[in-house]
Amino acid sequence: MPFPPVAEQLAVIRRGVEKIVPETELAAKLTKSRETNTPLRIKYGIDPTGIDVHLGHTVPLRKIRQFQELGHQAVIIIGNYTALVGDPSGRDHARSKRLTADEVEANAVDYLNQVGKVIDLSKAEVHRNGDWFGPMSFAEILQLCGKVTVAQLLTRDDFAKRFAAETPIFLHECLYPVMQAWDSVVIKSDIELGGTEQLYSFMLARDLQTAQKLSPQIGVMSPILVGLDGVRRMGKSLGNYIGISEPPFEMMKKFMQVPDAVMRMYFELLTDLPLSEIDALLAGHPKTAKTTLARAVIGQYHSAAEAEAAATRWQQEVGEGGLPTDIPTVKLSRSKLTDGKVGAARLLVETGLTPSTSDARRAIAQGGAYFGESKTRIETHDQLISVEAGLLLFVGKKKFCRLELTDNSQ
RNA sequence: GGGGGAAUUCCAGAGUGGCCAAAUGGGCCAGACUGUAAAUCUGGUGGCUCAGCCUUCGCAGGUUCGAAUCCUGCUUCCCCCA
Repeated sequence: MPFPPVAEQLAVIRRGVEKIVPETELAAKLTKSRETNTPLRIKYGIDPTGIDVHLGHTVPLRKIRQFQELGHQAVIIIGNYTALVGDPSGRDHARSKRLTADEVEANAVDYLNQVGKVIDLSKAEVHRNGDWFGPMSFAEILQLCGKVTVAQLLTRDDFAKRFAAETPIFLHECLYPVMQAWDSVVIKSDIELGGTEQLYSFMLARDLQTAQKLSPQIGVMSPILVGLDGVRRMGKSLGNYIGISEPPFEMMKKFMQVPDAVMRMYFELLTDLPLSEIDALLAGHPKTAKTTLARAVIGQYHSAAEAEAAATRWQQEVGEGGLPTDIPTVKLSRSKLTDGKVGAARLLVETGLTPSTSDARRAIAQGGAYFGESKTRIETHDQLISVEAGLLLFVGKKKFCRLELTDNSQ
């Protein structure tokens, strides 16, 4: 199985990558791999802490797939033991609940299911780092700890910051980067993928590998994908993500909300469109570029036809202000009506479109509530609405429902 | 072990006896404008039978005509010294 020329491989690898350290060694590794016809071992590790895989996660995953397509060996590490520590890099430091072994395993399976949409799992090695950390004796752990100094640990950015800020750093947290680095030794990685925040661990892995007389790995670091707000990293807790398991239309709506400024990043990191084509798109009307982006990405997780349908539907329902196609039905008892009518504010509450009467009044007062096929604006909170089966109600742009009348008194 | 500080409405953060449903900023919601992008402008952001009323300022009591504000106890968090 011949590998593509090194220059060609480098072009693929470099796309959308923020940093390669050390950059100079990469070509050498690729050359040697090609000469000896040996695939490089591409490591990627994750903690199975219950992940809804979103586009942010797909950035390094897509890079793995690219390596796979170049003929290299993907090695996925499920950090079932590192998960016991919890990533010290901050975001999740308050994670209080300890996952049980069963939960971790269930998460791992679920996770693999999801990443299978991006990488070719049939050609990837999957390891759990508990396989080698579990059987370690305390003596062996001490030996491992003897390879890293505290000063070394303190060069890690988040430890340094926490130390300076005098916030607690627990001893077991110090082991996190050490464990991650040791994974690289065990699986003999040539390249490790991850975000830029992984720099420290990647470098530590190089030290440990060198100490074990192994060829040190190269870190290929992706930039952090920003979320829908265009500022903060894409993440579940921030609610600014697009999940890869979401239905096409949901993804479409989210894509169209993305600020223009992040389109280039999304194109580069999330699609395979040639850079020249991306430039051309971005030079044109932003809306065209955005729909193209959305279709390209959605098509990776759903069929091209579904992506196309989602785009068309978006244009009709949102772009042109048409009626939504899937309007949820809400049951309303006739007993709530008087002479077939009911006050507007009451109606909005009964249908669950607004959580409280006060909220309903606000929505109406601000002109954000409408009813009927033609979206007639509701003028006052005590306006009586004639209710018939199938009546449409809207609050703002995102909340709407169709009424169904029932006879029971509930 | 000793000492000190803090807990306010989604978040941050004002407020130290009545003018407080509680400043300001962020977020979010609605409207205008648009490409449902950004920017901008306007209004809103506890509940209700809504020009009024009711329930909120860690928890439980107390003082007072009146408490987010004062007192007592409790809980939680943080810091400093050792």
